[in-house]
Amino acid sequence: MKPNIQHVAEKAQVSKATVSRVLNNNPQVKGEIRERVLRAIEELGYRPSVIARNLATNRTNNIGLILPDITNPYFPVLARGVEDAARRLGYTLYISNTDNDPSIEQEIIYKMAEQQVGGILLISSALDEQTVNELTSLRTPIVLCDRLIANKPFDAVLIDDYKAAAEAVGYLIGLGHKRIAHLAGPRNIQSAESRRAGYLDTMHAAQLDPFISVGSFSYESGVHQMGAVIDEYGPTAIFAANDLLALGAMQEINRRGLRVPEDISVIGCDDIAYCSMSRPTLSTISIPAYQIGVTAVQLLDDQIKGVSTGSKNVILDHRLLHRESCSGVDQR
Amino acid sequence: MKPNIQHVAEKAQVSKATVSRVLNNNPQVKGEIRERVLRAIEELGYRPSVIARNLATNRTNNIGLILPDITNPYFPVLARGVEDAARRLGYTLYISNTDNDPSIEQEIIYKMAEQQVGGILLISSALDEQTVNELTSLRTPIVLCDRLIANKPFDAVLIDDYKAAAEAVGYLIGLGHKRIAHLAGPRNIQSAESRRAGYLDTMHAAQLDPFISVGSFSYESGVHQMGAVIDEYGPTAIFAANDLLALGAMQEINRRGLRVPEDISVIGCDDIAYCSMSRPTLSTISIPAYQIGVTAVQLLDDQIKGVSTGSKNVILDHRLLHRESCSGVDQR
DNA sequence: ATGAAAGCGCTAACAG
DNA sequence: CTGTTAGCGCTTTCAT
Repeated sequence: MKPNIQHVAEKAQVSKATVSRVLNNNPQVKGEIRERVLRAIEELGYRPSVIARNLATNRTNNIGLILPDITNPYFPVLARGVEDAARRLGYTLYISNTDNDPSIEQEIIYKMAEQQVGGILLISSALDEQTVNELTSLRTPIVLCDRLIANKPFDAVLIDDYKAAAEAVGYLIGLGHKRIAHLAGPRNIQSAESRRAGYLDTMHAAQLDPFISVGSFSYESGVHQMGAVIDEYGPTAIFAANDLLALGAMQEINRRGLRVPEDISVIGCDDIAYCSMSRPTLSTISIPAYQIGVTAVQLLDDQIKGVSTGSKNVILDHRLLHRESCSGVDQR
Repeated sequence: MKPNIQHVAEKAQVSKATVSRVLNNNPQVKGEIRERVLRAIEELGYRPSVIARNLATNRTNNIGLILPDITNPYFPVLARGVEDAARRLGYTLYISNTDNDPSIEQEIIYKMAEQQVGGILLISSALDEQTVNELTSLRTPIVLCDRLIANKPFDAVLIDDYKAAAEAVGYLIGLGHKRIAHLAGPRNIQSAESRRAGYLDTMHAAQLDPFISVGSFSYESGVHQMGAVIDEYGPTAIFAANDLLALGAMQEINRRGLRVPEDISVIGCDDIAYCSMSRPTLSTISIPAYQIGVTAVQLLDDQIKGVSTGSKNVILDHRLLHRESCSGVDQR
């Protein structure tokens, strides 16, 4: 039979309360007694019941990570950051996928709240006020990663997507490109929208004619969109909203007998591992995914422990990575 | 204040027990009363406390997935299979990384057992009897994925690694290759050992001189090992224990001015998404990772529900995928 | 510094 | 079919 706190108490000839105190490192237990309890615990092989503790304290040491799709190579890196940081702080981690579907997202949020998670890390696919209201009514600590929601005051860790996109497009323009198309992500994703805006504004500022193709952040979508972009626009350069799209685009460009970067330059966003394995290697905006995960957990921990000083957005630095997939337009 | 079961009972003018019954879909509650309770629940916005239920029943609806590294593109696919199946069955999913370190693995197993998970899905890096003993002493349902432990009778879902390796090497031999090197995985990983054995036996059976380089299942390791293999062995073909190694090998082959497959053929194992994006595309052994995840959850669910009929190993089919990275040796 | 006792919110016999 | 009554194993006042 599995021993409980009562058994330990009897064996050590103390009360349950005292056992509980040494379990929780309460300093006001005298050395000798503490020793006795510890020995009893040892001899019985006693392990406190997390479940019972949860009920008594009405909280858990679990946190949840809700993300679009762990199968997209960007997210595992972020998830590793989260897991490593969470484990260091003694949290156990739930992970769930939404497939960028706001209704699934909501369902999962409720499920996690129901599990009494201490807090939630959310990479959201929802932009609307309603989601915000439901989220706040949960009264569960929340930290947003990568994507804001309706500019509402949740803690968040992200990069400056607008600026990143502007830099990427500016880089292409600096290379002499004039026909630069954008492979955009889904319209319900905030970071995708910011990148899109950064693209558009930069194109307009340079008096260039923009062209946007909307897709779904996947490799297949990149392949498919790229075909249409070539047919309808005839670009010399592509700014893709993420690397998977960029990789798909490169694939289609090659399939048509065109070359990267000689015929069409391509730049992506995220800096997933494949970027440096592909041929040519893919220039991109590097996002510190691991660090985002780590930072988000810290913010969440602050909220949970109640040391949080008002909501804050942490903007981490991105970096434009020059690899082989972009070249000057006059090299053609 | 958050309503509890007592509040609902009062509002509906019934006992807590009755409320509990409708909560658990106990059919023996009369229609009219059930309606009343449901209405009360609705009006109060009552949500049962999972924590309290866990304590009362002494079990949770959580299961844990313990894997080497979610950052290796093979595992997210398996994890998606697990998550989708788990969600369908009403389980919430913990995920944790071991980095193939047996001591971390053990620590995580204990942590999860402590969380009173209903069961554990384990991709283990441990081969020894001791691990087995500790695992069985936990009395927590366990299903192994991909990798067995000391051939002990745990439920497991995997492929026939030995046979897969033999097929891959046989394929290379059929292409006319004689100098076929193997980039092997860590020695503490059962699947890696089986693949290694499959390679060795097939080489010996064909009277060929084998060459093995041991690494760590990573792209960087592939790059590094490949250099040594070229210098020390001079292969015309490579069988890598996983795709990341194969991709790294291709990278190094190219860096040295050699070509795949003209100078050296390469075949991997796993069939991660990137295999069909690379240039040349990578021939490999396809492993049904998603299906492994789904199947493993089903077995675990059976164990948890107690309908399990003795321990069983489910062997799923692999498939040799012919892509561009292998060619006949006489084409050189 | 330690103990006694009252819960935390739910489930599960057992009665009726 | 519904209610009564004990717990589940721990934490946490409140005394001592």
